[in-house]
Amino acid sequence: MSRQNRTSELKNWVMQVAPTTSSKAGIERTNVGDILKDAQCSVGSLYHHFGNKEGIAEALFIEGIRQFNGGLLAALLSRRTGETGVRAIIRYCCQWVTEQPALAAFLPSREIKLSESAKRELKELDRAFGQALYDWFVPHVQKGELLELPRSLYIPIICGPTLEYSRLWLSGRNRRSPDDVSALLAEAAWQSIRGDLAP
Amino acid sequence: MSRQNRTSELKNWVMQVAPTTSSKAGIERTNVGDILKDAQCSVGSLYHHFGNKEGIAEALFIEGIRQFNGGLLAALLSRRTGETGVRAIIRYCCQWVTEQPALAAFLPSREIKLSESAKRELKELDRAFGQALYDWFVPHVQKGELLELPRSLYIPIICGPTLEYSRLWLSGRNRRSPDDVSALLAEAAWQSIRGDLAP
DNA sequence: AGAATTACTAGAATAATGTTCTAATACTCG
DNA sequence: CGAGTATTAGAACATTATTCTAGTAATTCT
Repeated sequence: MSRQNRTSELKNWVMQVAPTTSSKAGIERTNVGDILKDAQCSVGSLYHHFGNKEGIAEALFIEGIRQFNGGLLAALLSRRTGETGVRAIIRYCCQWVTEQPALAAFLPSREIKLSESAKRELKELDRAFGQALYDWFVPHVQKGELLELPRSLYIPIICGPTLEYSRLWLSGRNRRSPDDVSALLAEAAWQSIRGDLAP
Repeated sequence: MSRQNRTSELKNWVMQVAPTTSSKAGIERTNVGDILKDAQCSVGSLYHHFGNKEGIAEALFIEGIRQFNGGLLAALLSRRTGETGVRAIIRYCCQWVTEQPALAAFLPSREIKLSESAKRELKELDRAFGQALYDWFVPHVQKGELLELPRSLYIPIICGPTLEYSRLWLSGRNRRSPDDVSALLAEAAWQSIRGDLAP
C-alpha cells in the first residue's frame, strides 16, 4: 500500500481487512502472511504498528467492544421507558450480531493475551459503559419499572440470552438467526428485569 | 510414559493434563512442546492419537461440553417443578464455572476448527441434550408453569445471563464470582421463563 | 508357539509461521 | 534545505507445528 502520512492509517486499514481475512477462522488461526497479503503491506510495517500478532487481535477486540458498546448506548439513550429501552437493547444485539458476524464471533474469545495497556483500556471502556448504562437505568429503577441489581449484572441479565443464542448460531449449532428470534428474546429479557411496578 | 495397552489411554491422560497446561492461556496459545513435556510422551504418540494440535483442542472442547451437559441434566432431572428445575440449572452452571474455570473458559471459544467427524459428534451431543431437556420441560410447559418456546431457546434464555456473567468474570472483568451472585441469577432466570400459571 | 499384522512410540528432519533486525525511504519541523 | 523522526521493506532468524522413517510392543492368525 502507499506510504501512510498519518500515524497508523495502516492500522485502520488492517482493522478493516483483518476481520474479513479471519472471518471464517478467527485471528488466532489466520497467519500473518495472509494479513500482509490482504493489507498489502510489509512485515516491518505490520510489526511497527501492532507489535505482534496478538496486537492485531487485541486491537480488533477492543475496537469490536467499542463499536458494540457505542451502538448499544446510542440505541438505548433515546428510549424513555424501561421496557422500550430493554427491547431496544435486544434488537440492537440481534442486529449487530447478524450484520457483523466476523466481529461478533470474535468478541467472546478468550484466546487473547491482553497487554497491560490494553487491559487498562478495556477496563476503562467497561467502566464508562457500565456507568452510562447505569445512569440510564437509575430513574427507571427508582420508578420501580426495573429491578434494582448490582451494576455488573444488568448487561448479563438483559443481553446474556441473546448473546448466548448468537454464539450458538455463529458456531452453526442452531438454524434461525438471532434476528429471527429477536421478539422472543426481547420478551424474555423484559420479563427477567421488569420491576414490580412496571406498567 | 509407559506403553499404553489400551487404545488411547494416552488420550485420557492428555485430556487430564492439557487443561492445566493451558489453563491460563487457552490451548491455542499453548505450544505442543509443553503438552509433550507435561504428558511425557513423544511427538509421534501425540500426533498418532490427535492428528494435530487442533485435534487436542477439539477433544477437550467436546469433552467439556459432554461434562457440562451431563452434569446439568443430572442436576435437572431429579427436580419436580419448573421453578426448582430452573434454579437447579443456574446453581449448577455457577458451580461448574467456578470449579472448572479452565474448561469453562475454553467452552465459548470459537477458535476451534472442528473436523467433520467432530462436528457430527457435537451436533449429536447437542441434539440429545436438547431432546433430554425438552422432555423434562414439556410437562411443566403443559401445566403452564413454564413458557412455551422453540427448543433451541431454553438453554440460552435460562443459562445465558449466567454464562455471560461467567465469561466476564473469567476474563477478569468483574469481581464477584458467579457463585456469589447465583441467587440473583437464579431469580432472573426464573422470571424470564416462568409461565402465566406458575404458582 | 511362532509368524504376520496391527497399534503404537520415538525423535530427527522438515515445513510452516512468527518475529527481529538493518537499511532504506518518506515525511516533519526548525 | 538539513537534521531528526516515523514508517516501510524484506531478508535473516527463531519458534513452533507436523511429517516421516524406523523401531518396539501388543494382537491375531494358523
